Amino acid sequence: MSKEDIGITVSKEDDFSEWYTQVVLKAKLADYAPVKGLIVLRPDGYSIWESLRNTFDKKFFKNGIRNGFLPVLIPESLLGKEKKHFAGFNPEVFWVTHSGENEIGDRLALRPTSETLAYTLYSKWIQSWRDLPLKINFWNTALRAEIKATKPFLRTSEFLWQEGHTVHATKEEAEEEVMKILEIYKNTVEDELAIPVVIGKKSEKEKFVGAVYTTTMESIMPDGKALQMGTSHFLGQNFSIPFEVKFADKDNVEHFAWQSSWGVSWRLIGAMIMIHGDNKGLVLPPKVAPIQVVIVPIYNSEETKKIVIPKAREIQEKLSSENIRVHFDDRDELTPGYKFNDWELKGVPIRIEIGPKDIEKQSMMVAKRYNKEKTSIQFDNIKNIVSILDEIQKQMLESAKIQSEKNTRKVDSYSEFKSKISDGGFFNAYWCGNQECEEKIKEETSADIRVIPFDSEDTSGKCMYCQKQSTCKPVFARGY
RNA sequence: GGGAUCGUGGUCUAGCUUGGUAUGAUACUUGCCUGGGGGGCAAGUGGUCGCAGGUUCAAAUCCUGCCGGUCCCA
Repeated sequence: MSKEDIGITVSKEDDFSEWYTQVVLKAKLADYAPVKGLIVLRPDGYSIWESLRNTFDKKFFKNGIRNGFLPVLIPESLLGKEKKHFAGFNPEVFWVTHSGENEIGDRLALRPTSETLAYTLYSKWIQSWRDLPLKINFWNTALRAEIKATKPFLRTSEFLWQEGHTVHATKEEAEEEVMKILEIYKNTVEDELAIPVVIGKKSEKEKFVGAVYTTTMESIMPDGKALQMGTSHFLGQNFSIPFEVKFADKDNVEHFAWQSSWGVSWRLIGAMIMIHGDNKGLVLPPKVAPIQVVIVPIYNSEETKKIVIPKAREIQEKLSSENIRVHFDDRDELTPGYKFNDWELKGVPIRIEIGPKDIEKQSMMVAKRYNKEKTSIQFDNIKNIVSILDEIQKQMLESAKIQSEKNTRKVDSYSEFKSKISDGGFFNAYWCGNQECEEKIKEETSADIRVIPFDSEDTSGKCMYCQKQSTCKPVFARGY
């Protein structure tokens, strides 16, 4: 193996797909499981998920949401209670048909999503207006048999996610919840993962099967394809009626409740890899990085080693006391050069080099992963590392925003759209609101309506497909 | 759903056409030298050739089925 064959061997620009897979595997985030479409998370990958989970949990809790646990098996009779919902999920359900040697009469689904199971329970738990609102979130996995080619984090037959299920006395309150959650999703993804998103509604065609409407956040990836980053659904009474989730109101009249459900998955990790990674490998935003700062000591003799190591340990202690997640790479058998490349592949936001030359000057070299800048910082100014990490986090979001804007275009005519769609990107274009046009566009260009941004109701234009008066201006794109 | 392609020590790979004890690099272990961008020398460990059948005196190699990966098209 030559030097060029170590690390990532293709460039992000030339072969995006291969680049992505290599980053996932070589940065040791995940590996393939022995079953088609399933992956295994390794600690560096799982840490990112844990970090996101902690952030979401804090925000959910503030919003009065608590966590629960649901089992993975759902009887077919339950899953089929809401007909559209069932029809939508049925093609990709894994079925458990046997327990040991015995065939199971009412076969069991490995949950593709838990609405039906949760609401069966909810109907038992809710009787009075005093029981509302009921807001529970579940951290678990969902299983959907993928026919399409799978890709770690982006499309797998089992994925980690959270699914929240809330029940409210009024329509207004449920809709408010849908929006609150979408807001939490948006600010978490932007603040933690440094990924800009566009929020809005899904079209009727693209909404969650069984929902009244679906709100979504969408991002554009560097290869020009759109990725759905999370959805928050207003379920209305579509589930509360078949599942009899009802309550006696203050006037002692029984009402069906109003519901919301919402989820984000480890897809967010995939998006983070694609958006920020480069030809050296992963680039982690500081807030979710399992290791934020790595210290690489440099020495060329036993004597210098004796000076360098204690100083490096001291720096480690100081950073640690500033609540920075710091790692001291004391592997003696590897050269500094090897370590630099290794930590760059893993995406650690800041690398500190400390060697004899630095100690003479009472300083250390600080290298930023995301822009490869190297600066010397005095030992006395070590607390600056905290603000440098903040700075990196902000700048990563800024540059992601610039990328995203570059990938967003306005088009006036369908011919213009057709000629540009293969370049990828988000396209803002007028639409009449008619599903036929939406389907034709999908058929002819394989692009669909990713999101209809809020406040994009717009009757000032003409549908790019049929030329009738527009109702809104959605974002069209080819998606993952 | 349709098509193409791949699977050989941890990783990458030669060998396969024309069947005969599996090649090289890297990684790993030990020792010495090294050390500011993927170090050097020496010795050593490590392989059910994806799985299961079949053909054959003999299969990594030929045949069939399955499993898994990747890409393209719908």
